[in-house]
Amino acid sequence: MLFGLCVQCRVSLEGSMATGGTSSSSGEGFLSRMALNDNKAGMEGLNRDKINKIIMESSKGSRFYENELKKEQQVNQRIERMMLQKAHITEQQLSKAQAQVEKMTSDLERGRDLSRVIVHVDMDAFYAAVETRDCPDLMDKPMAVGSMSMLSTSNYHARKFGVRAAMPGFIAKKLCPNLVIVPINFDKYRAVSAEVREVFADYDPHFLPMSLDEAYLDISDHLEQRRGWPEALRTHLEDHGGLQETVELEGLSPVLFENSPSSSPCLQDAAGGEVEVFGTCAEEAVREMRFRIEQKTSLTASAGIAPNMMLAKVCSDKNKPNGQYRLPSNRQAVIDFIQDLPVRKISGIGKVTEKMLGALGITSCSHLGQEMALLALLFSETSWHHFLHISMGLGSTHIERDGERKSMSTERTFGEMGALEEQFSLCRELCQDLAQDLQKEALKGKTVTLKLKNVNFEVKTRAWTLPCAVATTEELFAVAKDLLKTEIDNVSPQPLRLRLMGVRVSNFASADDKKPLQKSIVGFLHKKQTDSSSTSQISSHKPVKEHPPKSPGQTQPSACPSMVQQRQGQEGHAWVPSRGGVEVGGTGENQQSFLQRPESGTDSLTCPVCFREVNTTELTVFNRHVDQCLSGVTMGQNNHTDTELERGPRVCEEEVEKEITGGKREEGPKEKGSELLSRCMLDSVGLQLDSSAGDHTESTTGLLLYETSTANISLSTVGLNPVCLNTCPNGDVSIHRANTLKVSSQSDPRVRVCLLSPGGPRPMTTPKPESRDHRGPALTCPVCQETQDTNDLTLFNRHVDLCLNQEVLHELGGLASVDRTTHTAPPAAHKGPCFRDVLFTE
DNA sequence: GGGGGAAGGACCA
DNA sequence: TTCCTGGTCCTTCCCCC
Repeated sequence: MLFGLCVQCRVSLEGSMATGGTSSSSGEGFLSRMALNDNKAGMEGLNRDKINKIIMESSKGSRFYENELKKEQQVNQRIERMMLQKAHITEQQLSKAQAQVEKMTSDLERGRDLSRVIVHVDMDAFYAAVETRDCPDLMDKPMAVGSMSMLSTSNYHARKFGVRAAMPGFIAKKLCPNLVIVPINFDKYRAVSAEVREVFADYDPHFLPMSLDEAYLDISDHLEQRRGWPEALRTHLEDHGGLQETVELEGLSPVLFENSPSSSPCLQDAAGGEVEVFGTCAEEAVREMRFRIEQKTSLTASAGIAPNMMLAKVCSDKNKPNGQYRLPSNRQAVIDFIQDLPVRKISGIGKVTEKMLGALGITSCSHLGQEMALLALLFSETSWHHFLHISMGLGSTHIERDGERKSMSTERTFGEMGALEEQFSLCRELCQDLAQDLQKEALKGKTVTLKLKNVNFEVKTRAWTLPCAVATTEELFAVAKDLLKTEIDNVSPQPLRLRLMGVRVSNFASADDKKPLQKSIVGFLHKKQTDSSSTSQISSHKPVKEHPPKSPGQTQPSACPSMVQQRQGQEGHAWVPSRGGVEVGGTGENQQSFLQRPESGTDSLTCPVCFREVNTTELTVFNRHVDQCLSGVTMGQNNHTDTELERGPRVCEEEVEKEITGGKREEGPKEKGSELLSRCMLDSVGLQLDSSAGDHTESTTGLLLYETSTANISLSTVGLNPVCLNTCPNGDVSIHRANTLKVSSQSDPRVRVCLLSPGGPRPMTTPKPESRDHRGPALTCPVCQETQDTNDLTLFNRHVDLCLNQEVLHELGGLASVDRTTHTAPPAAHKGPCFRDVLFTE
C-alpha cells in the first residue's frame, strides 16, 4: 500500500478531545488523529512519544492543526451521541436485534464460498524502490518520494525515523534531517507498473488493479490448468546480473523468498545459469509470480492468498516486505485467523470507525462478532452488515472487473489564491483538463461539482445537476463558474481565499451517456425497445440482427457538441421539459423512433447509419441495407459519398453556423440563409420537410418561422447556440429523440412553428449577481434579455414561456399580448433547472 | 413517509 | 513556509410528492 493516510487513533472516549481538544499519552498533549501510526512494516520498536512530540511541535498552531482539531471534536461529538443512544437501549431491543443478527449469520454461513483462490499482491515501498533501483546512491540513505508538502512513500531506512507515507516533507525533515526527498515521477512508475501487470496477466488475465502497485487476482482457473503443466512450464531462469545482487546490496528487503522457502532447490541449466522450478500449488504459483516480477523489474512484492478479497488483503500485509502468506481455505482456519485481528487491519475501517468501535470496547474482529446486536442498533444497516461480514471472515469471492466509473474529477492545490481573475482562470483550466479526460473515455455526466478548500482547510462542495449530460470545456465551465461566483458572492466583500479547487463530473446516467459514440447498432436498436421510459414506439419492429461494432478508429467524431447531442438524442435521452412550450421526453403519441414508419404512411424504415428511408418493411432487406451501410462506413465505400457519411452533417452544421453567424446571411437575401438552414437541419437526420406544405421565412428578430402540415425538423444543427421554440395555437408539437421536432395537427393542416435562430440579434447579457441565490446559475431571459429578479426556476420558466409566446404571436401576426413581467400562473410541476436555465446564463 | 438531490465526510491507494 | 489527488461509498439534511 502506498500513501494510505493511516494515523493512529485513540480508541477510547477518555481522551481529553471531548473537553479540551488535546490528549496525551506522554503528558505532552497532542491530537490523537495526528499522532504517528507505526503499524507498518519497518516501523516496529520506534520511540513513539519522541516522534509524536516532534510532529505536534511542527504542526501546533497551524491552520491545518486547527482544522484537525475541529474534525476531532466532531468525531467526539458523534461518539457522545452514540454513547447516549447506547444508554437508552432496552433488553428487549437488544434481544430482538440479537435474533436478527443470528438469522443473518446463519444465512451468510450457508452462502460461504471457500472455493476460490484469491491473491492480493502489493509491491514493497513501490515508488521508493523504483527510485532506489534507478539511483543506487540512495540505497543506504533514508529517502522518501514526494515533496516538502507531502510524501508518497518512504524507504525502510527512513521508516526507522518515523518517516512514512502521507506525512508532509517538512515534518519528515524534522524527524530525519538527512532525509533525501526525491520528486515523484509517475511516468516512471507507470512504466514499471505495466511490466508488473504483464506478469499478473499470466496468472489471471482479468486481474483487478487497485493502483500502480497493487492488484487482486483470482488464480483458481490458473491452478486448475497448472496441475497438468510439465515441469518445463514451471521452470524459470534466475538472472544474477540484476536482481539478486541489487537486493543484497540494498539491504532494503530480505533475501528473496526468505519467508517462503522454495520447495525445489536451484538447478543448473544447460548454459550454466541457475534455474528455479516451481510447484503446482497456490503458494508455489504465487511464489513464481513474485519471482518473475523481481526478475523483470528488480523490485519485490508481497502477496496474500485467501478464499476472498478481504482476507487476501490482510494476508498480503502479514509477511511484508518480500513475503507471502496463505490462509487455508477452510472455515475453521478463517475463523481462527479473524479472531484476534485488530479491526483497523480491515480495509474499510479507518481512524474514525476504529475510534467509534473503540468507544464501545471493540478492538478486534472477535469483539465485533460478540457485539453485533449492539452494533445493529447503533449503526446503519449498511454499516452493521459490513461489520458482520468482517466478523465472519467473509468477503467478495468474485473480482469485479470493468466496474463502471461513477465520476471523474480533477483538482489542484496551490498557494493562497484570492484574486478573482486567477480563480476563474484556474476554474476554466480545470474544466479544460476534465473535458479532455472525459473525452478520452467518451464520458458525459449530468452533475457538475465544484470543490473548494479555503486557507483554513475547510472543504466545500457545490453541485449542480443538469437535465442533459455534458462534457465540453465550455459546458463544464458554464456551470462551474457560476457555482464559483456564488461562493465568491457569499463571502463578499471579503475575498474567497482558496488553497484548492476541483471540478467533478458525475451522474453518468446511463451506459449511453458513458459511451455515446461506441454503441453497436443492436444496442442502439435494443435501447429503443427496452427503454420503457423512452418515447419511442418500435411498432412493428422486431429485433434487428447484430452488426459488428466499429473499431475505435471508426467511431463518429465527437468534437462537435451539437453532433454529440444529436446522436444522444437518437438514443432516447430526454430533454427536460419546460412549461408551456413543448413537452419533451413524455409519452406523447406523436413521438417516433427512427425505425418507425414515416408519418406519410409509406412502407419504409429509416436506416440508422445513413439516416435515409429504405422502402421496405422486410427486416431482412432492411438489415442488408444496414449491413451495406456499415461496411460502406468501414471500407469507406458506401452508396453515399464520404462527404455525406463522414462529413455531411458536420459540414451542414458548419455551413449553417457560417450562414447564421457569419457574413453570408447579410450578403445575400435572407431567404438563402433560411433555406440552407432548413435543408441542413433536415439533411442531418435524413428527413425531408414536406415541400408542398413546408414554408418558412426569417424574421427580423432572428426567428425562423415554419409553416407545415407534417414535418420532422432537427434542432441539433441549430443547437450550436440556445434554441427556443414554441407553437401557435392548435399546433401539436413534440420533440422526440430529444432534438427532433415533429409537427403535425389534426385540427389545422398548416401548423406554424417558430424557432429562435442561434446567433440571433440579441446577445446574451451578464446576469445581475445580486438577484441570485446560492443554488445555481443566474437567470437571464433569452427572449427579453432581462435578468429576472427571481431565483425560482418555475417562475423563471414561466416568464420565458410568456415572453416566447408573446414573441411568437407577434411574429405570426399577433394575437394577444402578454405581460412579460407577470408571473401569476401556478408553479410548474417539475423541479430543478431546465435546459434553458443552463444555457441561458451569461 | 419515501424518493431523490445536495453537501459533507470516511476511507482507500 | 510548508499537510495531496482522485476516486467510491455512506450519512444526513432537506424538499417535494
